[in-house]
Amino acid sequence: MEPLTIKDIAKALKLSTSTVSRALRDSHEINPETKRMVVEYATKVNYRPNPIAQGLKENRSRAIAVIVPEIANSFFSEAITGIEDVANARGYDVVIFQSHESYEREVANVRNVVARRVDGLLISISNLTQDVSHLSDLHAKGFPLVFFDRVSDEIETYKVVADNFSGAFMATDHLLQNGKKRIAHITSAASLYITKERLSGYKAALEKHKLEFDASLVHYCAHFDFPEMEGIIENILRASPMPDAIFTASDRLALACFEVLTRKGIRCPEDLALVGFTNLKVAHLLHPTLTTVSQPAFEIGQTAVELLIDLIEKKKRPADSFLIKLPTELVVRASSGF
Amino acid sequence: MEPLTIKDIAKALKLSTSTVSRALRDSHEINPETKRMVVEYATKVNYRPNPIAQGLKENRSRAIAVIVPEIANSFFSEAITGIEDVANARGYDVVIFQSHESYEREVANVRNVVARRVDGLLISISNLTQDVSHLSDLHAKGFPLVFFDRVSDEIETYKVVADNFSGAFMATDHLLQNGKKRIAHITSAASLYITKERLSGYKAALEKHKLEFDASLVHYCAHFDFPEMEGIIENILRASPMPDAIFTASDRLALACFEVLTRKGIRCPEDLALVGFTNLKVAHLLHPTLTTVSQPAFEIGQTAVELLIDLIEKKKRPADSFLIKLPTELVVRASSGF
DNA sequence: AACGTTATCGGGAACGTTTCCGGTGCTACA
DNA sequence: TGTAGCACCGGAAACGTTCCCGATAACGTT
Repeated sequence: MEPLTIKDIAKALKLSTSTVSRALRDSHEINPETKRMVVEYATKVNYRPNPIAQGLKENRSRAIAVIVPEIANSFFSEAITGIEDVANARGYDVVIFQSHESYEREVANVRNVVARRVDGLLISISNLTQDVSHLSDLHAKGFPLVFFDRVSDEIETYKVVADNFSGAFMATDHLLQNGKKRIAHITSAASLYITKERLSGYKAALEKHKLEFDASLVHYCAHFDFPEMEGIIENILRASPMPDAIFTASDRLALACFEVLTRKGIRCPEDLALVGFTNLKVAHLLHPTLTTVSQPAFEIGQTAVELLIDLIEKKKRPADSFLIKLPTELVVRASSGF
Repeated sequence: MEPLTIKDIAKALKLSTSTVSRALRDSHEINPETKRMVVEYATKVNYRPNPIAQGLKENRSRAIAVIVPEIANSFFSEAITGIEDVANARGYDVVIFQSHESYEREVANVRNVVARRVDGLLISISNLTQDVSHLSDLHAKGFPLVFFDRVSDEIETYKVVADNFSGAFMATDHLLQNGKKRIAHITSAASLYITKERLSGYKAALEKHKLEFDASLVHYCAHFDFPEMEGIIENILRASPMPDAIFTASDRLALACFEVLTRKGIRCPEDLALVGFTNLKVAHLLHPTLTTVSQPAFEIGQTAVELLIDLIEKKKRPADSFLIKLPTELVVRASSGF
């Protein structure tokens, strides 16, 4: 019952290993009768080819790696579900790594990934990653690489993101149409592409309503922790004139924001309206229920991995553009005030 | 710059591959001088052994598999973080599969796992899994196997769980001490070990308060969807006398419960108090904030994978007991009424 | 002087698979 | 009748590593 090999089949059927191998791979130069016999016997004894030996021979592992900042973040876990779905369907395993928003861990992960000889890498870079040379090296060597969500604009490969610009535009526009006059924007690391995109959307909405952009209303938050957010909120409260709304650029920021506000006894949306950028499953159970921009996390994962596997298997795409944007949607609830 | 092998090093240094291999593995039968030279050269050219070749030779993959119902469930994603942490530290990769609460997918996953020749399996079985023969077969063959959270009591191997009994006891006791008289219990599949344990804790608390157990107050909920939960809640509301509290046996159940209650306009905790069983990160942001039993998800993952790797590496433990219980904690908030 | 020991290294097989190359027969065609 | 072509199959090398076995030299022991 132990490791059953092609050799055992050959012995049992009095054939050579080459014939068995070819029969199993449905080669044309094998007698249909022999082929039938081999396949029949193989299924009978429940033969499974050893993927390690195949990997050694074909110089591939049939596994792809995914590096995300945090798996416990529902956006990423949903994206991973999408990734796993199509990867498994196409015969690949998914190996997951977390950078925990640390540049050093991300670099270590990438090193690990190449040492493991995975066939490709799907990555959403960490908040603190400025230098992407660990990735551009890989890409330069022709290693299959696809970004999703947290992409880098320095590397010319496929990137799958939500339509951050229009999401941010809708969110800001929504607040302005509800009569808000002064909107603060709390966002993540300035170096990230998505941060820039969301900022542009925010600015565009201001412009539409003929409001001037005030840079002092934009706060960058890298670590997501309570003290940092508390400082930012206090800063916002002290601003003059005081903002009447906040647009946060991520789910975790919205939650942190919520926490500080409730702890400080600031009423939302009466004192300060709030719109997030997330697809949090519990957004409708929060108090107040959270108005937010939903991202198609599952589809982002699916699309990214499709592209990656096409890259691995050299099924070249027309590649008119490396940037794929998936639509976002504004979900209006209570926190934005209506 | 491409695949650099031990052979290249041997050629460059005019040595045999065996010598290089031994030098790199720090064998005693290699001249310290030669050893130094080899190691120096290897680090210079950034040599990384091919894990696939090693795996073929040693008949192992240095990877472990994890099968969970749903990665987007925060309990599991946190447990996986714990798993990944120590697995990577001990030189193993983690390959993740989801059963999506489907028995068929779980069986398919297990098949995939053995075909992939991973070194061990960590599993939290699906809600709908009754027959565990796909796992007992593995275990009978000596395949390293460890359960966590959703364990099976039919297989004699390590199982790592939270202390479900005392968690359920604390939750129920808390409600009773707050003056509740009639507590419904919504729980998951009756076949699960954790379900039984939590039910026992619930019963024990009733007993402590000299209340009789009423089987009609226990509802099993397998699919977690809205219609099913709606039916259960309506059933509870019709019961006579009507219950004044609900104790749910999982995080997802508590959320579904919350949703139905708010949609029906039933006030919580005034009309119906609620205690969950979860470690949801947003529990304190819900409305009302959720009283719950917290489980050490991260530590459960860590402990389970430690045991698994010990099993793989034959570091036998005293094994006084196969069941490891980690402490749970009652977190009192608003939903239980105070 | 003959032999055992030790330190150091190389040759080559093996892991399970794929694939190149070659070798049978057999048919068909000139 | 010779040979080209085809259908079918086996031998063996190769992927990168580990490890058993053996080889050599130097040295100490009797």
